[in-house]
Amino acid sequence: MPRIWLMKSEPEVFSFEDLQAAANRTTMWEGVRNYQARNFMRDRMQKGDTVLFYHSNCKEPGIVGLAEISSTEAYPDPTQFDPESAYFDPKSDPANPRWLVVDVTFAKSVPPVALKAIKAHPELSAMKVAQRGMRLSVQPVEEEHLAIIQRDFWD
DNA sequence: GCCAACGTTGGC
DNA sequence: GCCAACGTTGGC
Repeated sequence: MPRIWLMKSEPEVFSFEDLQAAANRTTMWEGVRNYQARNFMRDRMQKGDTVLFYHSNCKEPGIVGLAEISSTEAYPDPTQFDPESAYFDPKSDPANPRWLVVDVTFAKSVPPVALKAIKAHPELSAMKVAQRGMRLSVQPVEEEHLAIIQRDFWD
């Protein structure tokens, strides 16, 4: 059963437009350094899962596009071993890598759904992303919530 | 740029 | 194992 995920990215670092312009319209989702987010990628994500691509820490935060998981499973994040990378983690053991990535592929451009619209929507305000203090960068999305977004924003 | 909320670290 | 200090996230 395919799942739905919301994945945050700062557009100044990597935007949905960057994904669309990437080779094979695909990127390694590097830089996740949170155990809960990693565990979702490691334990729950499957190839073909839907991704709501979310822009954070920007002028108009919100869902800006659709993507999908395109790797069959999570695999070690190479940036954790690269001293030049901002994501370098000297405590990660190459024999037992601490951090993982999945591949994410562009699926479809959609009208943006602003965070403020999610918060204002009576049927969407329960979404994790709308909860205060919620900073998990990879989070599951309920099927009903995607259905409501499609019905009210994308049809 | 501010700062609340949260996760991690490390002394004890 | 507790918890204060610290660093980061991310909306505003």
